[in-house]
Amino acid sequence: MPLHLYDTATRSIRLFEPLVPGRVSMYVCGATVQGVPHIGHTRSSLVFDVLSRWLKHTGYDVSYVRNVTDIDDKILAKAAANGRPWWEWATTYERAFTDAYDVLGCGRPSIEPRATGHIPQMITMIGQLIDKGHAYAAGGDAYFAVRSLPSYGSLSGQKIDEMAQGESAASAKRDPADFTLWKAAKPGEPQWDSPWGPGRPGWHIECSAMARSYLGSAFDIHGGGLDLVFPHHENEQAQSHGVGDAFANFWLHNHWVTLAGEKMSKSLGNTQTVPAITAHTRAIALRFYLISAHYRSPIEYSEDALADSVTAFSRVEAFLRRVADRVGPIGIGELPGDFVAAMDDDLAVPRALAAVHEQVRLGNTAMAAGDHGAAMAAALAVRSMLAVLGTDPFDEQWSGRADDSGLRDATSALIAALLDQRAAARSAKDFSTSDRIRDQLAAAGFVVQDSRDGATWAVGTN
RNA sequence: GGUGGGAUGGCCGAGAGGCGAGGCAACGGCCUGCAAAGCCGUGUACACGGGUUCGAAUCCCGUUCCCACCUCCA
Repeated sequence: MPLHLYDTATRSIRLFEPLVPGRVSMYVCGATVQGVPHIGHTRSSLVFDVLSRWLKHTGYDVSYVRNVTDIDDKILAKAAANGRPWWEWATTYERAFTDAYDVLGCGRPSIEPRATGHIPQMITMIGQLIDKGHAYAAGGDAYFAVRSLPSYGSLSGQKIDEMAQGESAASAKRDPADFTLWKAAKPGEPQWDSPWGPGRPGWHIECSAMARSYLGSAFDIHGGGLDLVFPHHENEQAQSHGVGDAFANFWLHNHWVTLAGEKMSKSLGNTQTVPAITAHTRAIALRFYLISAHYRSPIEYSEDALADSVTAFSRVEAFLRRVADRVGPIGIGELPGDFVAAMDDDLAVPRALAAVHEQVRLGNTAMAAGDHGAAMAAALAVRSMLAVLGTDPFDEQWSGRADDSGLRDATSALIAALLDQRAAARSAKDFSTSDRIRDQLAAAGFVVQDSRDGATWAVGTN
């Protein structure tokens, strides 16, 4: 069964067929760069990274756009509160996000456009909306007239008249539900010239304009966090449909990371930042944990759950290293059918991981039986599956810089020498010596594992 | 008030009418000089109350509780 994806707009799982055969265009809402990212922020990036990898594996050429919102009220407010220029504040945290994405192995998008680099495109689009009667300028601002578009609300299932009146009616809006396209300049804030006077763009127009700039009037997938469905995505769709663009064919939304049942967010103060966790947990294992739940389910973060996941990943990794040690280098090959079926079924990563564990079990059984051929076949399958998920421990992105490899080889040789001594002691039944060597290695953080093929070692779990 | 998503065994986490996903933990066994690792086995879980059905964790009705969005949010 070919790839099927859940589409928020139709609330159903649909067959995925790209607009242009062989090519997939995807726009994902990235971060508003105002602070250090927590693991919740990275979920979106992780989900769409896995999707992107799966699409590429399937044979598609993928154009992946993930924007950076580098100007908004909070960035301006925080920069001002800290006495820093807004552009410096934005750049600082854009780098923090980039670092977090890199650490977690998220492949870089085709392009990461910044809002401030696309003001002319936004102004053009606002002008078109005004010409078509979907928007109006008032008091130096420009607003989108939501009642001018009968389909407004269809993405999120909202009805204009049933919505709580959130935004203040103090502005020049004709209808309280109208949203801002252009904000008139305020003293001390950055501003750009426009036909409606100096000012800066509203949040929603950024994405419509940038998606159109890079992907055209129609594209395959628009992604983002569940909380963006309304108002952000509803408004994006309204703007783009308003100028006559077909816009997104599929809307995908990831759920979030929760803590004690509540959404992880800065305002609740219940965040776990990426740097804080990677200080004690390997990034590859953190990634394994964060992708292990289905993307449309929340992940209930806890240290215990993370630790369990680290243990589970270590078992998978240990199997691969054992095979690599005793049998030989493991390549990348065919994926098991149940893995493919799971991934094609709306990215059912939990089922895909069950396929990984199944192969690990078969491989371990084969190793125990001395069947190196079967063990290698399982290892090949496991490594291939992990590669698609971005958690292949042999991928050089996880194995460190090339200059470290000499050190690893040296360590390996030293331990091998100790294990030889231990083997000699054991065959002479000198168990006090063999146990002393094992204890010394354990004290240094290495676990000795005996088997029918001799002893191997592993770095203690983490 | 409107809209959407949930409640699964000790824990995490899939599934969505009929063989107990998978992982972690625990216990027993095999293997081992002893361990570790690995493998095998062990759980009668689906918020509550009704109903439909030969059969329901899955469908229907009702109830309770939780979360999210409707204001910035991945």
